Amino acid sequence: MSQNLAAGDLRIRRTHRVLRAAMLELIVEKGFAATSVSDLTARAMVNRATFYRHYRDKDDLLEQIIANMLDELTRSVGPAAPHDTPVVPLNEALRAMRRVFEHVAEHSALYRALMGARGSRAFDAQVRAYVETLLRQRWQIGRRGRSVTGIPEDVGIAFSTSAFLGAMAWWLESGMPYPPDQMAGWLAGLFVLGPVQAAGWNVSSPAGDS
Amino acid sequence: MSQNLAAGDLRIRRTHRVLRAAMLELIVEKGFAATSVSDLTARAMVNRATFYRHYRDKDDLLEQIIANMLDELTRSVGPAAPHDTPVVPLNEALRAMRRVFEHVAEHSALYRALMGARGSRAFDAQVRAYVETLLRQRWQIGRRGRSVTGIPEDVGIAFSTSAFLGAMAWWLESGMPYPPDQMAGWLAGLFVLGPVQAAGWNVSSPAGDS
DNA sequence: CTGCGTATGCAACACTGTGCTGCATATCAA
DNA sequence: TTGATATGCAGCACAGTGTTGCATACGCAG
Repeated sequence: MSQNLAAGDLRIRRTHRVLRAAMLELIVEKGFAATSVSDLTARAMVNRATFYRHYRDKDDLLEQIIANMLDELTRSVGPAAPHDTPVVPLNEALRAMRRVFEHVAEHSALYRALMGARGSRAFDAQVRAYVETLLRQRWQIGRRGRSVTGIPEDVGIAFSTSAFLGAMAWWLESGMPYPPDQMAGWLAGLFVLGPVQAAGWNVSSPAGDS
Repeated sequence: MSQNLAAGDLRIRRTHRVLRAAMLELIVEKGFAATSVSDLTARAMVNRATFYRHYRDKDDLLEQIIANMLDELTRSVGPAAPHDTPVVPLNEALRAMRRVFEHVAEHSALYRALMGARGSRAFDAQVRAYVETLLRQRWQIGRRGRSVTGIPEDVGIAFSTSAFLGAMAWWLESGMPYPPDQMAGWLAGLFVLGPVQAAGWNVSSPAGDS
């Protein structure tokens, strides 16, 4: 309540700043689940009561951190297809993926900590919702009509969202062994050709016999 | 230690049974994170000290439940390609996917609770590792050589594993609106054709210009 | 620069949950 | 039936949570 009305107060901004920094540090060091409010306030050199005057609990704090992160990412990626010709939205999609990978690379320590085994489920949900939004926008643009195979859009979206995030999580946990451009290009190939063809399988019976 | 030597004791088996049942109930009711050891022992009508004589903590108990679940699933799916001809492993892969969906449908309440927002990260990791194993076996069988696009196998595996699990999670949280056969068939289509072609996109420039 | 408003620090409180313990008892297996 | 042992019970110290009242320091508008 009160912190919304006087959000410009230097003391409040300072408290927010040190608490967020402490959260990021501790997530990297010991994981989100193992981090307590006492840890946070000790690291931030802030009284524990002060924490509760600003956040409901540690999940609340993390939620706000993530929201800020995704706002920044949104500004970096930009709108879906501002002035691209509608016949080749794949180039724009490729560019958007590259932006995402570059953004993640800039905050790799945090993303690795939050997406790994010691991360947070709330983080997963928020990032997933964001990526799903990106995909859904481009899905609508690129379609030419009904799906040939009759696959519902929701299934394709869920499939693609998780596929993208899964590849990104692997990339992070593997120490980002390839540049963002290459990862984005590979993912574009996987999306267009499908993992089976992209990997060079022997596709003799396309399994459409059900 | 001791529970391994005398695992046939009726008292031990009973304790294990009621604690597992309590865990499943409470996960469905209030989620894994919100479930305490005290909740578990109260629901199971077992002394709290008894719990610690069998399990390190609640994660330990969940881990064993999941391991049993995946053992059952492994028996249901069977080996990768026992007597299938190597040119058409896609049929076997389709069958394996159908088996997985059927198994999940049988334990849908548990899987929904564990894969949803209130689930457990340890569960995710174990299931992911299992699905990754299934995929890797079939990956090696179906390949005819180097990937055409140069995509590393790990990227394709991470992509496909998450894609599969993401579609399955959507299916569960949507109340399983389609039968397992259909989901497996659609997923096969997404894997072979790729989500872009499967959804009926306008593929004029295949984004291979990077 | 001066006061007003308020964010913070401090100390304390009740509460929940965690691991662990020793001992008596009930139950199982031989 | 008898020995082995799993369980129940009561209790312990400890960590963390969420909240409160009061004094103080700080930021901001005038």
